Parts: sequence; structure tokens; C-alpha cells
Amino acid sequence: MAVEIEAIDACELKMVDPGKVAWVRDTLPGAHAVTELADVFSLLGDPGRLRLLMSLLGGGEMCVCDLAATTSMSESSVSHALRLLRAHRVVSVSRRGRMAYYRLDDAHVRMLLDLGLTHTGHTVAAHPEHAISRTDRE
Amino acid sequence: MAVEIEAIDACELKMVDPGKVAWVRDTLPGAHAVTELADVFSLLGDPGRLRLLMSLLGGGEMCVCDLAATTSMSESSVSHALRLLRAHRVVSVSRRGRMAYYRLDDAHVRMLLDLGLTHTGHTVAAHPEHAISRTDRE
DNA sequence: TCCTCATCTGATTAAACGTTCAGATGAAGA
DNA sequence: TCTTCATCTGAACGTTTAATCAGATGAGGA
Repeated sequence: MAVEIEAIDACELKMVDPGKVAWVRDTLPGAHAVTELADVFSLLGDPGRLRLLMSLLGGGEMCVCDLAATTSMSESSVSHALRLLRAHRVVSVSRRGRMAYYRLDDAHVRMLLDLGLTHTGHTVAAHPEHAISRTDRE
Repeated sequence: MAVEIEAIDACELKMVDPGKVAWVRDTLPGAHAVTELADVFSLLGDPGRLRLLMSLLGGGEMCVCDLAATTSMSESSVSHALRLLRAHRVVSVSRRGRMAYYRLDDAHVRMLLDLGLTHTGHTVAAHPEHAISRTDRE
């Protein structure tokens, strides 16, 4: 297959397998898609936000103060974190009175969380009847 | 780390649903497990590392210079990134001569990447102006 | 041996990030 | 109205992070 793709960066001509490089380069998603994906992973890459999201995964709909209590974060931190997650459409709010109830609102993120949890060996209950006591040593 | 979960944190008594809070708190993985998971997501949360890993996902085994060419990163950046990924057992190396060939070496990360890609697939489909051809090869 | 080349590493720097604090917003009750 | 309360917001601070550069390592060929 031909070597010339769109405007090779000009910096480096030293490739071991130019054909493969060209092909892999073509199969990679565009810069915007990669950035978007990285953003999602990055959102899940903070322990506080992760606890927040896992709480919502198990608890369904929760208000800010309960989330703060669940995750042992300050309410301000929780609010900041939820704002970020809200901006990326990962969670959604419904306000009733002065309370704000948040919920997980992204099926893909939900799957990523589930997959991630099986990775760590935990199967978190999405439904109370599946509750398992944790308490394994860490 | 708070050992007793029943003893409410003492700081805040203002919970809307203490029962739910206690239950969700119990179902959350331990601090160490959460940190570990967040670390994994965090590794996938950088566009450069993500391009690197997606290249390996499609290209199989690749050397540093080809990875640099594929991802448009400097070889030094690639090396630093691969070192991080290696430290977390996400990739593995096999050295032949002066070359170092890297490959994806974590089944869970592979699944996370796959899931993430279907996520961008949906996103791209929803926003055709950013559409890029991703060869459906798997 | 010496030289070249692919890769690795440490140090430096600048940007990005999360937390905290103090104050603002807006809804409910008196 | 005024007060209280849940939540939100902006700014400041300290930490973490990734990119760059210069030099080191180590294998192959002359």
C-alpha cells in the first residue's frame, strides 16, 4: 500500500513498517473523537468522581448532601465534581424544592463503570437484592 | 480510613436518606480498589496515551518509532508514556536487537478501549460533521 | 575498538487539576 | 418581609502532570 497519507508530519522518516503505520494511522479515530473519548476516561480517572458515579450506579437518584455523606467528600467538592459531570452529560439533575437530585445519565459510562468494577473484582449491585457485603481487606 | 461505617461521620447529620446512604456506602469498593480503578481510567484519559493504546489495539505489536509516527508524538513522549503504561502492566515489551516492540497486555483495558470506541462510534454517528472512517475490522 | 542508531531516563518548565474558602443564589417556612 | 437551608459559584492555593531537552544506555555494524 502506498506510503503517502495526508501530510506526513515531516519530522520523522524513520519507520520500520511504513505500511502498517499508514494503515493504523488511517484506522485511528479523528483527533476530535479521541479527545472526546479521553475526556470521558479522564472524568472516570478521579477517585472522588469515581466514588460519586459508583454511588449513583448503586443508589439510583441521590441528592448532593447524601452523595457527600456517601463519598466522604465536602459538599463543595461534590458540587464542583457534579458540575463537571453534568457539563459532559454524564449525570443529569432534577431539582425539587431546594434539593437537587442527580442520576447517572449515560449508558456508555454505566457500562464502563460496570466493566471497570469487574476489573477490580467487585460486582456492584445495581439492585438492592444483589447486595453483597464487601469488607474484603484492601 | 473510617473503620466503622455505622458510626455516621459525625460531621454532617443532614442526610435526606440515611438508610440509603449507609447501604450505598457499604456497597462501594474499598478506597484502595477505587484508587486502582481510577488509575486505570486515568491512564486512558490522556489523548496521547489513548492514541498509543488504540494503535496497539489495531496494530498488534509495534516498535517505538512506528508508534511515534502513528500517533504524531515525539519519540521521547512515546517512551515516557510507554514507561507509565508498562509500570501499570497495560503494555508489555519484547526487545529484539535495539528495537523495543510493545503490545497491549491487559484484557480488561482492551475491553475498556473497545467499549470506548463504540461510544465514539455512536457520537460520531450522531454528529456526521466530525465523521471519520473507522474501518470496521473487529 | 569506535561509531551509529533506537530507546530510555532525569531534570526542568508550564499548564491542568482538585480542594478549600467565602460568598452568592434561590426556595421554603415563620 | 426575614431567616434558614441546600446548593452553586469564583478565586486562590498547592499538587500533579505531560512535553521538551539534553544526555545516557546498550545493541549492531565497520
